[in-house]
Amino acid sequence: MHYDTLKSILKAGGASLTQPRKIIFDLMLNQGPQSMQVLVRRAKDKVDRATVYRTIELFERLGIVRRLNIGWKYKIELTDAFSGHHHHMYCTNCGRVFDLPDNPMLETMIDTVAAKSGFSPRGHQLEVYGLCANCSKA
Amino acid sequence: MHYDTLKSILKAGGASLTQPRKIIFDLMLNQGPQSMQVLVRRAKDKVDRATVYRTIELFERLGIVRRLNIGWKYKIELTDAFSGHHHHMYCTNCGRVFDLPDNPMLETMIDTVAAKSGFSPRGHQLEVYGLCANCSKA
DNA sequence: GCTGAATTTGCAAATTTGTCGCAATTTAAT
DNA sequence: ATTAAATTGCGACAAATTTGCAAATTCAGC
Repeated sequence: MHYDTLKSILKAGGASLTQPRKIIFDLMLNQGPQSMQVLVRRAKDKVDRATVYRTIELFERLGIVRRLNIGWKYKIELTDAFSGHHHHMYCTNCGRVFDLPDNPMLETMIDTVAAKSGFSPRGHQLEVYGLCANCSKA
Repeated sequence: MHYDTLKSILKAGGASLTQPRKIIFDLMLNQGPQSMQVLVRRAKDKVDRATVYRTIELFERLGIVRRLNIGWKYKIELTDAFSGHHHHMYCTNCGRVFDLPDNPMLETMIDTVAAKSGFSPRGHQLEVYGLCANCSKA
């Protein structure tokens, strides 16, 4: 079922697929980028606060989630392996987050520019901020 | 002297150039991106923790510094006005931060892609992570 | 399916991070 | 120099994150 990929990543990392980890993974699947605060609140009654933190740390180390900077505090979301590669546009007026339209050429160019000085890029994060279509009108 | 630009920005914002603000500005000039934790520690004995936070908040509001997501926690650095527009490459092995080589075409393309869906971009942040030239060899 | 070793969890306490009110000090403009 | 306004430092807080440890869960091998 839908924990197969998760399970194999955990096993490869020497960790096991536990009840709390399933719950947190599901919370990540069903919601977009979310803050720790929100994730902890959503997991409340099922998973202890400390376990949420420990799990996210583990998930990040194994490349299951990543943290990104949207607005002031960081948020967590599933990595490309689960949600597809994408970037974000953050509306500084209404606070909503949108996906940046796909553009393979842009992706390539980012890695190319980075490689110019001998760096070996393994990934990147891009956040555009400004006004969304709606807020631009007002 | 070298506080001229800083002073005029502060004055334009209705704030004054004080001793603590000079100290913090200098700490930003001499170091690259740094975490609040480190900045607070470096300013210790000269500037109170609360003042560091208040100052960074002011500096951010006036566009003197910005915060960015490198590694785990956010970091602070001087804005483009002081350090020129640039992005970062973060080496996940040694933890060092490098500037991404300038590339005007990349900058343009980012805004263009964002504008595609009606978004009005006003800025962006890009972070590439991977291995630096040095760590690639090992 | 059961069993033991190893991992993981929940709980409570500690630490860290960021904020706030207010009296004392510093700044800037006369 | 003088003074009003802005700013600082100093607790004291509130919120976020981490840690130690005993109890519970997972998993591999029977």
